[in-house]
Amino acid sequence: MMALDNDTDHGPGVSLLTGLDMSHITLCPAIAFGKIVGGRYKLHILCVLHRGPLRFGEIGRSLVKGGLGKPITPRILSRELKDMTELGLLHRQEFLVVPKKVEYSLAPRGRALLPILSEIVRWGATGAHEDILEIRKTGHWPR
Amino acid sequence: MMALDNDTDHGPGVSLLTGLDMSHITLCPAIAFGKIVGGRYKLHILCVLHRGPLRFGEIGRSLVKGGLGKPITPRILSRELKDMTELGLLHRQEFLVVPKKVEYSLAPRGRALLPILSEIVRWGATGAHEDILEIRKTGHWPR
DNA sequence: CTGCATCCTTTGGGATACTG
DNA sequence: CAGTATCCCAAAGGATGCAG
Repeated sequence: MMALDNDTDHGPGVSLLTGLDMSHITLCPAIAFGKIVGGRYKLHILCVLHRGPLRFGEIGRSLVKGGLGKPITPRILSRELKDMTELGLLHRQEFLVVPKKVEYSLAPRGRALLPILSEIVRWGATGAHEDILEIRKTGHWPR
Repeated sequence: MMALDNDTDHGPGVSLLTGLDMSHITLCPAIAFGKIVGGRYKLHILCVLHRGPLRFGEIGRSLVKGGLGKPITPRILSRELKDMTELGLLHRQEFLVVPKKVEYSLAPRGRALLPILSEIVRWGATGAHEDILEIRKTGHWPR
Protein backbone atom coordinates (compact mmCIF):
# COMPACT_ATOMS: atom_id res chain seq x y z
CA MET A 1 0.00 0.00 0.00
CA MET A 2 1.33 3.33 -0.95
CA ALA A 3 1.34 6.33 1.34
CA LEU A 4 0.43 9.02 -1.06
CA ASP A 5 -2.19 10.98 0.70
CA ASN A 6 -3.87 7.98 2.21
CA ASP A 7 -1.74 6.32 4.79
CA THR A 8 -4.10 3.72 6.06
CA ASP A 9 -3.01 0.25 5.15
CA HIS A 10 -6.42 -1.06 4.23
CA GLY A 11 -8.33 1.84 2.68
CA PRO A 12 -9.95 1.89 -0.72
CA GLY A 13 -6.76 3.31 -2.26
CA VAL A 14 -8.44 6.50 -3.29
CA SER A 15 -6.40 9.68 -3.36
CA LEU A 16 -7.97 12.27 -1.09
CA LEU A 17 -6.39 15.00 -3.17
CA THR A 18 -8.01 14.04 -6.43
CA GLY A 19 -10.67 11.45 -5.71
CA LEU A 20 -8.95 9.10 -8.12
CA ASP A 21 -8.49 5.42 -7.51
CA MET A 22 -4.80 4.76 -6.91
CA SER A 23 -4.99 1.11 -5.91
CA HIS A 24 -3.16 -0.03 -9.03
CA ILE A 25 -0.20 2.24 -8.32
CA THR A 26 2.68 1.11 -6.15
CA LEU A 27 5.04 4.09 -6.16
CA CYS A 28 4.11 7.53 -4.85
CA PRO A 29 3.92 9.94 -7.80
CA ALA A 30 5.52 12.71 -5.74
CA ILE A 31 8.62 10.57 -5.19
CA ALA A 32 8.71 9.52 -8.83
CA PHE A 33 8.29 13.07 -10.04
CA GLY A 34 11.44 14.05 -8.21
CA LYS A 35 13.37 11.11 -9.58
CA ILE A 36 12.29 11.91 -13.15
CA VAL A 37 12.55 15.69 -13.33
CA GLY A 38 14.78 16.27 -10.31
CA GLY A 39 17.99 18.17 -10.73
CA ARG A 40 18.33 21.84 -11.39
CA TYR A 41 17.34 22.16 -15.03
CA LYS A 42 14.98 19.40 -16.18
CA LEU A 43 11.73 21.15 -15.32
CA HIS A 44 12.93 24.32 -16.96
CA ILE A 45 13.93 22.43 -20.10
CA LEU A 46 10.41 21.01 -20.41
CA CYS A 47 9.14 24.54 -19.98
CA VAL A 48 11.12 26.15 -22.76
CA LEU A 49 10.46 23.25 -25.14
CA HIS A 50 6.69 23.34 -24.86
CA ARG A 51 6.34 25.77 -27.75
CA GLY A 52 8.38 23.75 -30.16
CA PRO A 53 11.82 22.31 -30.94
CA LEU A 54 14.97 24.10 -29.86
CA ARG A 55 18.62 23.53 -30.57
CA PHE A 56 21.25 22.58 -28.00
CA GLY A 57 22.65 26.07 -27.79
CA GLU A 58 19.26 27.75 -27.74
CA ILE A 59 18.21 25.68 -24.75
CA GLY A 60 21.39 26.66 -22.96
CA ARG A 61 20.79 30.36 -23.56
CA SER A 62 17.14 30.09 -22.51
CA LEU A 63 18.17 28.65 -19.16
CA VAL A 64 20.38 31.65 -18.42
CA LYS A 65 17.60 34.15 -18.90
CA GLY A 66 14.97 32.56 -16.66
CA GLY A 67 17.38 31.19 -14.09
CA LEU A 68 19.63 33.07 -11.73
CA GLY A 69 22.15 34.46 -14.17
CA LYS A 70 24.72 31.70 -14.27
CA PRO A 71 25.09 29.87 -17.59
CA ILE A 72 24.78 26.10 -17.66
CA THR A 73 27.93 24.32 -18.78
CA PRO A 74 27.72 22.15 -21.89
CA ARG A 75 28.58 19.06 -19.93
CA ILE A 76 25.60 19.44 -17.61
CA LEU A 77 23.18 20.41 -20.36
CA SER A 78 24.34 17.47 -22.41
CA ARG A 79 23.76 15.07 -19.55
CA GLU A 80 20.33 16.47 -18.71
CA LEU A 81 19.21 16.17 -22.31
CA LYS A 82 20.58 12.65 -22.60
CA ASP A 83 18.86 11.57 -19.38
CA MET A 84 15.56 12.99 -20.50
CA THR A 85 15.85 11.52 -23.97
CA GLU A 86 16.61 8.07 -22.56
CA LEU A 87 13.58 8.29 -20.27
CA GLY A 88 11.46 9.08 -23.32
CA LEU A 89 10.62 12.63 -22.28
CA LEU A 90 12.36 14.26 -25.23
CA HIS A 91 12.87 13.53 -28.86
CA ARG A 92 16.27 14.22 -30.40
CA GLN A 93 16.64 14.93 -34.10
CA GLU A 94 20.04 15.28 -35.68
CA PHE A 95 20.47 17.12 -38.98
CA LEU A 96 23.35 16.01 -41.15
CA VAL A 97 24.67 19.43 -41.98
CA VAL A 98 27.77 21.42 -41.18
CA PRO A 99 27.95 22.91 -38.74
CA LYS A 100 26.13 20.23 -36.82
CA LYS A 101 22.53 20.89 -35.85
CA VAL A 102 20.45 18.98 -33.32
CA GLU A 103 16.91 19.78 -32.29
CA TYR A 104 15.20 18.66 -29.12
CA SER A 105 11.44 18.52 -28.73
CA LEU A 106 8.88 17.11 -26.31
CA ALA A 107 8.03 13.44 -26.72
CA PRO A 108 4.60 12.19 -25.57
CA ARG A 109 5.93 11.30 -22.14
CA GLY A 110 7.26 14.82 -21.80
CA ARG A 111 4.05 16.40 -23.02
CA ALA A 112 2.18 14.44 -20.34
CA LEU A 113 3.97 16.58 -17.78
CA LEU A 114 2.74 19.89 -19.17
CA PRO A 115 -0.41 20.09 -17.01
CA ILE A 116 1.89 19.97 -14.00
CA LEU A 117 4.03 22.71 -15.48
CA SER A 118 0.94 24.82 -16.08
CA GLU A 119 -0.02 24.50 -12.46
CA ILE A 120 3.48 25.54 -11.43
CA VAL A 121 3.25 28.61 -13.64
CA ARG A 122 -0.15 29.49 -12.16
CA TRP A 123 1.38 29.24 -8.71
CA GLY A 124 4.30 31.39 -9.83
CA ALA A 125 2.04 34.01 -11.37
CA THR A 126 0.84 34.91 -7.88
CA GLY A 127 4.40 35.76 -6.91
CA ALA A 128 4.39 33.01 -4.28
CA HIS A 129 7.80 31.68 -5.23
CA GLU A 130 9.41 35.12 -5.11
CA ASP A 131 7.90 35.76 -1.69
CA ILE A 132 9.25 32.46 -0.38
CA LEU A 133 12.71 33.00 -1.84
CA GLU A 134 12.60 36.70 -0.95
CA ILE A 135 13.41 37.91 -4.43
CA ARG A 136 13.63 41.67 -4.48
CA LYS A 137 11.52 43.41 -7.07
CA THR A 138 12.79 46.96 -6.67
CA GLY A 139 13.51 47.25 -10.36
CA HIS A 140 17.21 47.91 -9.93
CA TRP A 141 20.00 46.53 -7.83
CA PRO A 142 20.76 48.42 -4.62
CA ARG A 143 23.95 50.48 -4.90
CA MET B 1 13.03 39.18 -19.11
CA MET B 2 12.48 35.69 -17.90
CA ALA B 3 12.63 32.65 -20.09
CA LEU B 4 9.73 30.70 -18.83
CA ASP B 5 7.90 29.60 -21.87
CA ASN B 6 8.37 32.84 -23.74
CA ASP B 7 11.96 33.44 -24.64
CA THR B 8 11.63 36.57 -26.69
CA ASP B 9 13.14 39.55 -24.98
CA HIS B 10 10.42 41.99 -25.83
CA GLY B 11 7.16 40.07 -25.85
CA PRO B 12 4.08 40.87 -23.82
CA GLY B 13 5.33 38.62 -21.01
CA VAL B 14 2.40 36.29 -21.32
CA SER B 15 2.90 32.63 -20.52
CA LEU B 16 1.96 30.51 -23.50
CA LEU B 17 1.20 27.64 -21.17
CA THR B 18 -1.43 29.40 -19.12
CA GLY B 19 -2.29 32.65 -20.86
CA LEU B 20 -1.37 34.52 -17.70
CA ASP B 21 0.57 37.74 -17.64
CA MET B 22 4.01 37.06 -16.17
CA SER B 23 5.63 40.42 -16.79
CA HIS B 24 5.84 41.20 -13.08
CA ILE B 25 7.77 37.99 -12.36
CA THR B 26 11.55 37.86 -12.60
CA LEU B 27 12.38 34.26 -11.65
CA CYS B 28 11.15 31.23 -13.57
CA PRO B 29 8.64 29.34 -11.39
CA ALA B 30 10.03 26.01 -12.57
CA ILE B 31 13.47 26.88 -11.24
CA ALA B 32 12.02 28.22 -8.00
CA PHE B 33 9.85 25.15 -7.53
CA GLY B 34 12.94 22.98 -7.55
CA LYS B 35 14.73 25.22 -5.09
CA ILE B 36 11.76 25.18 -2.70
CA VAL B 37 10.59 21.57 -2.77
CA GLY B 38 13.69 19.94 -4.23
CA GLY B 39 15.37 17.12 -2.42
CA ARG B 40 14.04 13.64 -2.00
CA TYR B 41 11.27 14.08 0.54
CA LYS B 42 9.80 17.58 0.57
CA LEU B 43 7.09 16.97 -2.01
CA HIS B 44 6.11 13.75 -0.31
CA ILE B 45 5.90 15.49 3.04
CA LEU B 46 3.46 18.05 1.64
CA CYS B 47 1.50 15.13 0.28
CA VAL B 48 1.06 13.24 3.52
CA LEU B 49 0.29 16.41 5.46
CA HIS B 50 -2.54 17.56 3.25
CA ARG B 51 -5.15 15.70 5.28
CA GLY B 52 -4.11 17.20 8.57
CA PRO B 53 -1.35 17.48 11.16
CA LEU B 54 1.07 14.64 11.74
CA ARG B 55 3.75 14.04 14.30
CA PHE B 56 7.47 13.73 13.59
CA GLY B 57 7.49 9.97 13.82
CA GLU B 58 4.29 9.56 11.86
CA ILE B 59 5.72 11.51 8.94
CA GLY B 60 8.79 9.33 8.99
CA ARG B 61 6.74 6.15 8.86
CA SER B 62 4.53 7.53 6.09
CA LEU B 63 7.56 8.17 3.92
CA VAL B 64 8.65 4.55 4.16
CA LYS B 65 5.37 3.21 2.85
CA GLY B 66 5.04 5.32 -0.27
CA GLY B 67 8.72 5.51 -1.07
CA LEU B 68 11.05 2.73 -2.08
CA GLY B 69 11.26 0.83 1.18
CA LYS B 70 14.16 2.57 2.88
CA PRO B 71 13.36 4.51 6.05
CA ILE B 72 14.38 8.14 6.31
CA THR B 73 16.88 8.85 9.06
CA PRO B 74 15.90 11.28 11.82
CA ARG B 75 18.65 13.68 10.82
CA ILE B 76 17.34 14.09 7.29
CA LEU B 77 13.71 14.31 8.31
CA SER B 78 14.58 16.87 10.92
CA ARG B 79 16.42 19.00 8.38
CA GLU B 80 13.67 18.79 5.76
CA LEU B 81 11.03 19.81 8.27
CA LYS B 82 13.16 22.66 9.57
CA ASP B 83 13.85 23.92 6.03
CA MET B 84 10.19 23.83 5.13
CA THR B 85 9.14 25.47 8.37
CA GLU B 86 11.63 28.29 7.88
CA LEU B 87 10.34 28.88 4.36
CA GLY B 88 6.84 29.16 5.77
CA LEU B 89 5.51 26.03 4.11
CA LEU B 90 4.80 24.22 7.36
CA HIS B 91 3.56 25.11 10.79
CA ARG B 92 5.18 23.49 13.80
CA GLN B 93 3.29 23.11 17.05
CA GLU B 94 5.00 21.81 20.15
CA PHE B 95 2.98 20.34 23.00
CA LEU B 96 4.46 20.63 26.47
CA VAL B 97 3.83 17.09 27.56
CA VAL B 98 5.91 14.07 28.37
CA PRO B 99 6.81 12.34 26.28
CA LYS B 100 7.37 15.27 23.94
CA LYS B 101 4.90 15.78 21.13
CA VAL B 102 5.28 17.96 18.05
CA GLU B 103 2.80 18.29 15.24
CA TYR B 104 3.51 19.56 11.75
CA SER B 105 0.81 20.91 9.47
CA LEU B 106 0.53 22.84 6.22
CA ALA B 107 0.90 26.60 6.45
CA PRO B 108 -0.77 28.79 3.81
CA ARG B 109 2.35 28.82 1.68
CA GLY B 110 2.39 25.05 1.75
CA ARG B 111 -1.30 24.78 0.96
CA ALA B 112 -0.74 26.97 -2.09
CA LEU B 113 1.27 24.10 -3.53
CA LEU B 114 -1.54 21.56 -3.30
CA PRO B 115 -2.95 22.21 -6.81
CA ILE B 116 0.45 21.25 -8.16
CA LEU B 117 0.44 18.11 -6.05
CA SER B 118 -3.01 17.23 -7.34
CA GLU B 119 -1.78 17.50 -10.89
CA ILE B 120 1.15 15.25 -10.07
CA VAL B 121 -1.22 12.68 -8.61
CA ARG B 122 -3.42 12.86 -11.70
CA TRP B 123 -0.36 12.24 -13.83
CA GLY B 124 0.63 9.35 -11.59
CA ALA B 125 -2.82 7.81 -11.71
CA THR B 126 -2.26 7.03 -15.39
CA GLY B 127 0.76 4.94 -14.46
CA ALA B 128 3.03 7.27 -16.42
CA HIS B 129 5.67 7.44 -13.71
CA GLU B 130 5.84 3.68 -13.33
CA ASP B 131 6.21 3.26 -17.08
CA ILE B 132 9.05 5.77 -17.16
CA LEU B 133 10.84 4.23 -14.20
CA GLU B 134 9.93 0.73 -15.38
CA ILE B 135 8.35 -0.36 -12.14
CA ARG B 136 7.17 -3.95 -12.38
CA LYS B 137 3.58 -4.55 -11.46
CA THR B 138 3.55 -8.36 -11.61
CA GLY B 139 2.22 -8.60 -8.09
CA HIS B 140 5.24 -10.49 -6.80
CA TRP B 141 8.99 -10.27 -7.27
CA PRO B 142 10.41 -12.51 -9.97
CA ARG B 143 12.06 -15.48 -8.31
C1' DC C 1 27.82 23.72 -33.22
C1' DT C 2 27.35 19.79 -30.31
C1' DG C 3 29.15 17.28 -27.12
C1' DC C 4 32.77 14.28 -24.49
C1' DA C 5 36.95 13.82 -21.15
C1' DT C 6 39.09 15.21 -16.85
C1' DC C 7 39.33 17.02 -12.74
C1' DC C 8 37.51 19.28 -8.80
C1' DT C 9 34.17 21.33 -5.31
C1' DT C 10 29.81 21.33 -3.18
C1' DT C 11 25.74 19.31 -1.68
C1' DG C 12 22.64 15.72 -0.24
C1' DG C 13 21.79 11.78 1.92
C1' DG C 14 22.84 7.80 5.10
C1' DA C 15 24.78 5.16 9.58
C1' DT C 16 25.31 5.38 14.20
C1' DA C 17 25.26 7.03 18.65
C1' DC C 18 23.61 10.18 21.96
C1' DT C 19 20.50 13.86 24.69
C1' DG C 20 16.43 16.67 26.81
C1' DC D 1 9.35 11.11 21.43
C1' DA D 2 11.83 14.45 18.91
C1' DG D 3 15.50 15.60 17.70
C1' DT D 4 21.25 16.71 17.56
C1' DA D 5 26.31 15.40 16.80
C1' DT D 6 29.85 13.10 14.01
C1' DC D 7 31.50 10.94 10.43
C1' DC D 8 31.22 9.19 5.81
C1' DC D 9 29.99 8.31 1.06
C1' DA D 10 27.78 9.11 -3.35
C1' DA D 11 25.88 12.12 -6.51
C1' DA D 12 25.23 16.60 -8.57
C1' DG D 13 27.11 20.39 -10.41
C1' DG D 14 30.95 23.42 -12.31
C1' DA D 15 35.64 24.76 -14.93
C1' DT D 16 38.40 23.95 -18.58
C1' DG D 17 39.99 21.94 -22.61
C1' DC D 18 39.43 19.23 -26.67
C1' DA D 19 37.07 16.66 -30.78
C1' DG D 20 33.87 15.26 -34.67
